[in-house]
Amino acid sequence: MPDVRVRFAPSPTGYLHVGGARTALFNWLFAKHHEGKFILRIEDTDVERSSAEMVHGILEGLSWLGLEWDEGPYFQSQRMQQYQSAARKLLQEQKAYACFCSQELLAAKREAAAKAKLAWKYDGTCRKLSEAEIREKEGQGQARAIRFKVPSEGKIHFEDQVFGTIEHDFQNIEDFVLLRSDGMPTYHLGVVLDDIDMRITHVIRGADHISNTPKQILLYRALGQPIPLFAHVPLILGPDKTRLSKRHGATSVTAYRDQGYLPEAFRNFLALLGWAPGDEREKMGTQELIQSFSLQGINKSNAVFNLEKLEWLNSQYLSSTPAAELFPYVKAEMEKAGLWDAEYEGSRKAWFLSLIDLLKTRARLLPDFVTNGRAFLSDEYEIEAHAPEKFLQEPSLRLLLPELASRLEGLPRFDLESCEFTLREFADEKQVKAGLLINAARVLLTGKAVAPGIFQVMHTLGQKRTVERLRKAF
RNA sequence: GGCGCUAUAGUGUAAUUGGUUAACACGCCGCCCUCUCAAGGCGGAGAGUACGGGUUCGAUCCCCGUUAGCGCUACCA
Repeated sequence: MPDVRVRFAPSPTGYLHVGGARTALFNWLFAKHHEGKFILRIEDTDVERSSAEMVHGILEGLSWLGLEWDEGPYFQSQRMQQYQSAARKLLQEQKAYACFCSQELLAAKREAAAKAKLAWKYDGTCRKLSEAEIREKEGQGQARAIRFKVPSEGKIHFEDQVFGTIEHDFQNIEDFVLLRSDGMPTYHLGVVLDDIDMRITHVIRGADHISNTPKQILLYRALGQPIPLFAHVPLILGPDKTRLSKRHGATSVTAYRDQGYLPEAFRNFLALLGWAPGDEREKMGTQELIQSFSLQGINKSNAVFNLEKLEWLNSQYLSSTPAAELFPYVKAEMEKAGLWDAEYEGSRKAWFLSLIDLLKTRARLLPDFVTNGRAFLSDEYEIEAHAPEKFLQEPSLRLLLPELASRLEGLPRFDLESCEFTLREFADEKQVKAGLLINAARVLLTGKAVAPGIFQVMHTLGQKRTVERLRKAF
């Protein structure tokens, strides 16, 4: 498939949401797979609702996901001439006509039809206007939109790469507006012209555009241009199977970044929503995703966003990513929590990396490094609510622990082996279970009932802190 | 209301051109490991493929209908 060119064309009327991100990802994967180009275009023809801030947010979201674009961003608002001249041409060729119906009138007609439970489509009032009538209205300076002339009879069908053959009757397609009375193009004119000019070969977009496609194909034909291939991807729904929205919590991709998801994990998760490689792989890296991606692997039914699986995937990435790669993320978290010290990327960097390795298999989200790592970085940590009653009940601990502390203090080398040997030997001597001491030590050393293996904790914490905390316990 | 699309365990996905005990993952339960938890390993419950008809020797897969969900039905995109 030579010269594949695809695009992601969000409108900046909102942030980059999960659905948009997934569409962008599929386009990006498709482009990479075919060594084609991924183009970014901002559809900002709705001046009322578009904003520069949203544009910024969208770019930020894409960058976070690592979806770099090869061309753009192009802005529709900067291509007004093209749209207007195309509309003029269509008008001259009688493929479109001027419509003087006011929006109020149209709205009233639509409402009346709805009330009478009748199907409504534009009734073609202005399609029947004579030359003279048009000139008269124009002379009066009446505002006019330009509508496309949809054939009154017949059918249109196209081969969707995901959904197969889609058929529509012209009877159900109204004479849609191409150019608004303020001279701005509508979505249909905009996309088609842009996709033509940008030589887009495959239009990969949300399934909510399926019903729009026939109109656009009609436009391609009227313009005498080749028609790209269409691939519509199923929508992503919330847990209640309604369209994903603010009601379902975070829907902007940057919100997931802020909650502590890794971009690789999020991207992997997104790829699996509505697509599968055809075999049973789930955790897939970028290259693997690119290699395996194909339009054939996209399925037709809507997908439900499963937060638990996202979290699981994130934990998988967290535990398998080398500490050095996790470092910048963890650093940012520690800074936010006020636990950062410049030494951690200087003289104590190796130690800090080992701490990351210690914590990462138990982390599900980035902030877990803070909650589980605090006791290693500071003496200001809380003792978890029910931890003492669970593991510090045994009265003999009061004597045992300080004595153990002294033994550990005397160790010439404070490593995993010597800590373990010392504690177990001590337990034998005192005829108590090692577990008793271990669990009690865990609460004292980390403030938690749940933490990594105790000897690793001791080793990472260091001799001084370990001894102090065991001693200071009671 | 009209038109379009979809329908496999709670969720995400598999199931060569119709022939499988309908598979895998998340989640849930249990066991192992073990100093707790996570990870890991092992096992279990959970769908007879929305429902009803056809076609066929045989349908998750093809056709029709019903139902449900979603989408479109704007001078939004």
